[in-house]
Amino acid sequence: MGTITKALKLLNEFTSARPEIGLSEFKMISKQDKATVYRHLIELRENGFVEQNSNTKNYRLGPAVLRLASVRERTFPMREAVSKWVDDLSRQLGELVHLSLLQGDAMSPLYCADIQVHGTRVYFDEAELLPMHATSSGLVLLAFGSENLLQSVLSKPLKNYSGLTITNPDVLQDVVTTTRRNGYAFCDQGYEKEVFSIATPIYGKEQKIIGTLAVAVPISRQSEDKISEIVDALKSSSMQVSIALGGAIPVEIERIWENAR
Amino acid sequence: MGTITKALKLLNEFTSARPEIGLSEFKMISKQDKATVYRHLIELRENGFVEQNSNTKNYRLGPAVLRLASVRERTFPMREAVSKWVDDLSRQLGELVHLSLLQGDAMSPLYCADIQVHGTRVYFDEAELLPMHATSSGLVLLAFGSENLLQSVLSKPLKNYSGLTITNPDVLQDVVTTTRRNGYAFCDQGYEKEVFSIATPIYGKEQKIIGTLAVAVPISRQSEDKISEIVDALKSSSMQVSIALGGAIPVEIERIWENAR
DNA sequence: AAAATCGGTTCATTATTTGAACCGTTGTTG
DNA sequence: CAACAACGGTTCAAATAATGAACCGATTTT
Repeated sequence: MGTITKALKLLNEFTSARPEIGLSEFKMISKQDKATVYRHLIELRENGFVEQNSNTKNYRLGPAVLRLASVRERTFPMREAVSKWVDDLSRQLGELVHLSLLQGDAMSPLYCADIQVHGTRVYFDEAELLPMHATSSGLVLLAFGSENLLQSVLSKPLKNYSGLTITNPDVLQDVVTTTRRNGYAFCDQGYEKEVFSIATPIYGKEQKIIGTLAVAVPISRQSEDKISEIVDALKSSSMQVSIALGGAIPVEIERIWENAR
Repeated sequence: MGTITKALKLLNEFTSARPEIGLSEFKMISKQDKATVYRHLIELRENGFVEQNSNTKNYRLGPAVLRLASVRERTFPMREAVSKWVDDLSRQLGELVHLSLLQGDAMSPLYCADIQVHGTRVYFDEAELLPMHATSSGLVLLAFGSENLLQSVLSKPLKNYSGLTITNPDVLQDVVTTTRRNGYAFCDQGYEKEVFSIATPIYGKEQKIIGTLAVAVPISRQSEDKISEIVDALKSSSMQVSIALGGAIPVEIERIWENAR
């Protein structure tokens, strides 16, 4: 892992749940030497990517990221482009829908919509990195992404989030195989208790998977009919979104989806 | 300059005017070896900070910056905090107002407001890095920022943007001295022709300058009265904004401002 | 008051970054 | 159409920059 990657991974530790991180905490999280982490943070600070809380000396994300995001979205408005589809799907199903992107070996939500029509509601943090082995979106990426990614996830310990998370690599491998056969993934309370999720892949140019479209429902509303309604809607939407982003669902997957009907 | 800084500086090259950059172009801009630039870009790409246009192989900012900006603004909503003040000031003066932040040795707009009440209008790109020697905001930062920053700018060649830009270091030094005496800076068509701008400092915690508040007007609307109206409004607003951000205008500057009345 | 923890610093050792030269492809030009 | 230039990308020895154990002073905990 290069120096640059190590520094950028530090930035990835920030989430809305943990927006400020101290030096020692960073050392723990990143499993690197304190001096190394410190110097990386200093360099990030000098470039405005992090700044320090002057009272606590903790680090938080800096204003530089705001400008970059502004340029990105202004010149390549992917978030805006997908928002329409995600909003529509959420309205149609009456459930939380999110579109997440593969970023290296992590997965990051790009856009999330939730039409509040039911009493219970799934909590979803748009600014949190999602685990690969514990979400339906992650399973889709593992199933249809690169072999490297899958091996990398299988080789590391699988963190237990909910008590029902898949932590056995062999089981995970089986689930990935099932996902390949289905053309979509589901995940029963793997990340958060009481939440069931279903996901389909989004493809960009050159037959490469770039992200996933997913629906999350409280298990109280889960039923055979509901699931098949969601799966059908996801298939159709992920085809349209892929096309909108300049890609297309590979024919193999389209064929699987058609046969399932 | 460390490896991390070199890589981050690459990201800073992206603006809405130049959202995609090829390898050779990057080599030119960054004045580094092609192999070095290439490897840095690869590492940035692997972390989602840039992505490649699959047709042209050019690089553009990646989706990772979107998530980071989302975390930053969600947990530390500075942009939102200042927007109110900037909007008000723009409405009051009927001119373009922007608040920009110092990021290392660069200056980046954080928020910009323009109430379109006049026929002519100043063009302003919120996603562009601004030059220090050619804008009133930059002059303020040079005058009230660190000595290092000033020396660093004075030591490099001063790019001529408009034909009327200050390019002589001695002249720049004089203007900085004047700015220190006034407590605010003005700049006559230094960056863009036909645009006159005035700026005051914004201070954060610990008496440190963190940015500037500036008004830009077409020279056609420039007049003695207008300028003094703007200067008064800027002084008052930058005091309020500094306080809103947890800082305060240093007493020396307050005194200068009061004496000018 | 002793011990632990915090952010930050130092310097010899080490490992990663570096850049000149090179490769294959694409598009341009005499 | 052959020669050339410009592009993105790759290689490997040489050199520089990253590294981490130990240390520092200041707080906080015990």
